Amino acid sequence: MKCEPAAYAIEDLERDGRAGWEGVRNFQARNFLREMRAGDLAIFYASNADPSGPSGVMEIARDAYPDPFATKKGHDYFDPKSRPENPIWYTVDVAFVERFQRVVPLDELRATKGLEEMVVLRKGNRLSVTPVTKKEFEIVRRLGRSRG
DNA sequence: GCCAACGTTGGC
DNA sequence: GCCAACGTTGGC
Repeated sequence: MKCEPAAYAIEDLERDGRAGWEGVRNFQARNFLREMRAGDLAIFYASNADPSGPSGVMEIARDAYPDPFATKKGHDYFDPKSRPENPIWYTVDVAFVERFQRVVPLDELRATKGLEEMVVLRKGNRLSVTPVTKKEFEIVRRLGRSRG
């Protein structure tokens, strides 16, 4: 799950403990988000960062639910096409689990065996939410826990 | 700041 | 339904 550190970083989540992941406004990302259930684990990916890459682990703290900001007129995330009785956009709550020793750089991920198919590494990928296999998750977490 | 790779919008 | 124009994302 991507977020720009300038907006919200793993350090912020570590401080807050829990946060809402609202504002996803892309249908494909929405579909992945909507499948999430409490207890699932996710990787916090720092995008547009120096370097960009996985920065920690979080746990989904609540099953996916309609994004409340989508129906809040005047809000940045407001979407007039979304109605309370027929919501278009979904969100989840996330809880802090761990902060990596470092942000794992993309070139290192690309050079790591077992991550060849990882969706977030695919060329041209711009989705802010992408699926991760259990194996990929374990590999990324191991890299994040190492000092590189 | 540049630019590739998208997704969205709207005219037709 | 096509497609050009436009806006956004995000690595570099």
